[in-house]
Amino acid sequence: MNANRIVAHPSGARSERVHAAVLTATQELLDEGGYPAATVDAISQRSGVSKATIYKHWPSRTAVAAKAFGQLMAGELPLPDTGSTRQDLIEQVCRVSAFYASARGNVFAQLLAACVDDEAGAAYFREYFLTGRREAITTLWQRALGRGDVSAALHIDDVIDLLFGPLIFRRLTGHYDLTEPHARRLAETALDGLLTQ
Amino acid sequence: MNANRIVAHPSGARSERVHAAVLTATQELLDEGGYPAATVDAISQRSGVSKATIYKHWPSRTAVAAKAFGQLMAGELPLPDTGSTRQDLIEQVCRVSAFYASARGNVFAQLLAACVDDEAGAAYFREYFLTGRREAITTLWQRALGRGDVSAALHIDDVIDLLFGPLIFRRLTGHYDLTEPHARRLAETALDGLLTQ
Amino acid sequence: MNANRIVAHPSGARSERVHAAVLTATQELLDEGGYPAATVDAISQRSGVSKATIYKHWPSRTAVAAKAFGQLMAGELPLPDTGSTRQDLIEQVCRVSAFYASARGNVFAQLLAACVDDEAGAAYFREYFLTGRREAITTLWQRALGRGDVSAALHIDDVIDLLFGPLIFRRLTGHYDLTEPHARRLAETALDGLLTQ
Amino acid sequence: MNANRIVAHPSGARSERVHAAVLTATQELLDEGGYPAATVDAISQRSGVSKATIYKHWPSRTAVAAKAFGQLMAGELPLPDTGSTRQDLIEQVCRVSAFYASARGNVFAQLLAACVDDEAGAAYFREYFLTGRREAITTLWQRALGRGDVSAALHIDDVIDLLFGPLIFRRLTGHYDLTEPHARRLAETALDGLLTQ
DNA sequence: GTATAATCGAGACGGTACGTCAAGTCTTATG
DNA sequence: CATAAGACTTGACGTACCGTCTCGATTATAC
Repeated sequence: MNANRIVAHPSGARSERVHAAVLTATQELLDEGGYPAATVDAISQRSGVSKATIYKHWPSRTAVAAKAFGQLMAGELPLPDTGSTRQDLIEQVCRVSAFYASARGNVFAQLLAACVDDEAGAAYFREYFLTGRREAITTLWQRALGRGDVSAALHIDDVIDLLFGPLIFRRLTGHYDLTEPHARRLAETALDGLLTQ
Repeated sequence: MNANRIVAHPSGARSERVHAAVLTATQELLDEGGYPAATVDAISQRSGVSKATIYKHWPSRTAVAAKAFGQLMAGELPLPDTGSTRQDLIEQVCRVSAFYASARGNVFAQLLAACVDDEAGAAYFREYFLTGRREAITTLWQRALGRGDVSAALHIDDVIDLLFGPLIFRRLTGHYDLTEPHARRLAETALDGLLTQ
Repeated sequence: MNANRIVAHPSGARSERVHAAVLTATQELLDEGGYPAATVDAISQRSGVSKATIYKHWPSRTAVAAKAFGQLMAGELPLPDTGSTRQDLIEQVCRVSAFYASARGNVFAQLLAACVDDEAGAAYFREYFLTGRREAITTLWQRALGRGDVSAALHIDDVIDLLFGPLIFRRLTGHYDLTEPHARRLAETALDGLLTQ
Repeated sequence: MNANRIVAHPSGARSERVHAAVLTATQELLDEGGYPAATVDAISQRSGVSKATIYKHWPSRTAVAAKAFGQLMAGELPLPDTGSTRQDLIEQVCRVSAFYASARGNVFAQLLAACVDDEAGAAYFREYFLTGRREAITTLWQRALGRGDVSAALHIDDVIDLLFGPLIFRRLTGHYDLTEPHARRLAETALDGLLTQ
């Protein structure tokens, strides 16, 4: 989604070297000191790529960080497959909760925050991180649909946001701990609904 | 919640004048240009209160803005009372969704973002805005409990986060529009649960 | 000189306690951290005398520090009396040079600097420190006159400034070390004159 | 002297524009309102050079002002050349005395004061102003040596400090007026020596 | 003894400048 | 022509200290 908003950038062999160097450097910085450490100067210095070049490839610092973070997280958070839709979903909520509570979860929150006033960066974040996560859950959901565990009338966007939106809310406001029992109970409540049937 | 974390501030008549002037100025700036416009220098200039004094009363710019915003929003978003728990909750989700889509909703998002790297500010945000919102929903929920519409086994924190967390998620990532039909459908999904009974 | 420029201050027993407390505190602070440490806030806190009261007794921070310093130095730098005018003067120049090179000499320089933009403070500095020093040298000079070692045609102000002005110059600009041999040679040159007779 | 203590600054065409603009603006401000008027913000605004850039080129406000002042004074205070060593020296002392009594002499005093707590600035002041003055006098002295008017045994540093240190002392403490007759008498006293031969 | 005026402690406050930081743009020279 | 190097502008940050101010408490002295 919104891939078209992402700026075209120079192509060719040199570009690829530049891309790789910048992203690697950014990933290291994000892991070492979070988003605040990944200043454009620091990225430039560590990667050996000049600031001007960085800004030729990405529209903003946030965009660089978002892409680097997306790459960093690719492959992390694999989907559970217990055979039970209920268990799979609960397990995934717990995993994501644990992720938000981790150091990288903190970077995630910082990135989300940075995107609030940087729509270009936000597009990168969606493109290189969020979309991937949503697709993973969609896969899981389709499995559930195949089994008839869930209603085809539900919208996947609602499902995803109901399951994971609360965790993000908690991560950002800090009003509730991101512990496993809390995550589990939350998932169960989401699955069962709030109203007495 | 966390009220004790918030630093005591000087009291007395002079302090109250300072407080009022700063908060009013901040509210105006937030309404005019959002959080980015509410710089400490701008607040100082408009309120006639010196920067140093502002920093004596609040730990950070975010804290000032959080309190000003909380005051600004007090009384807004009144609770619906249709007689039906289901309708009340759906209606409230729609109202909050509309709020997030508004200019002040944007300020809310900016504030949330600013709190990510400012724990002191976050404490203010919880104290002067978030807690109030949660209490309002709690009231609504207690009414539902009285009617037997909902199970006493549910935790109010889960309820609140399930209903409103998704909206915040959508506001922050921009992956889904905050329109009334979307909000309504989301609320209904939350109320009914994700799994086929 | 210029004593008349010095502001009148409250009198009585309470005032004396205030005076003593402030000056003692200031002296301690000057000795501990030099003029920069003797901020009015620090003096107020250590002395237990409120800032407003301090400003009722002295026109400026510099004035307080100047008087405190003068008191601190009273009795220091006693006059030599070797029986030889030449030796006495040389010795005194050496002593003053050593003083300028010391920690308190540094405070002296800071005070001199502070007086540049504070005429009220400068008046105090003259009154409570400089005048005393000049009078001491004058005494020495009168002894020399009595012995016929020096010409009555010379002006004591010229004598004093010729002997000690160069040291201050060196202290302030740092272009020449304030060591004993340098001081001695300087004094000898001053005594003998620059031109071949 | 001490040139090596002064930080290297960026070079190239852009740097030179920056240097020139900053120094010119500072000179104007010094002439208009003395050292207190030459705040870094004011220099930045008038020169069109940003504060950050100024701090990349100079270690402190004092350093900027010192260099600007040195440039401002270059060429001022030309050496007298009457043919008589005695007259030349007396004349020069009178000129310097008049300078100290002037508006720019006041700036000189302020600069000297500012250097007391800013060694980096002091290095600039020596480098760009004081050294030049000393060299001028040295030239005059060498002429005198060539004529045999003065003893080769004297040290030029002593000579300079004896002649001009007293003036600075008087300028700073204000205990004696910087008038022409006073300056003349002082110079004569220095030339002839304090002791009866 | 008490009234009343001078004096004081406490510390909030406005003001001014400081020196720092990082984002993003621009220039120059190199390969 | 894409890059490296890094100078540069911009705008805000949080801090420091001055000297003034307000208020209520504490004296000292006059009655």
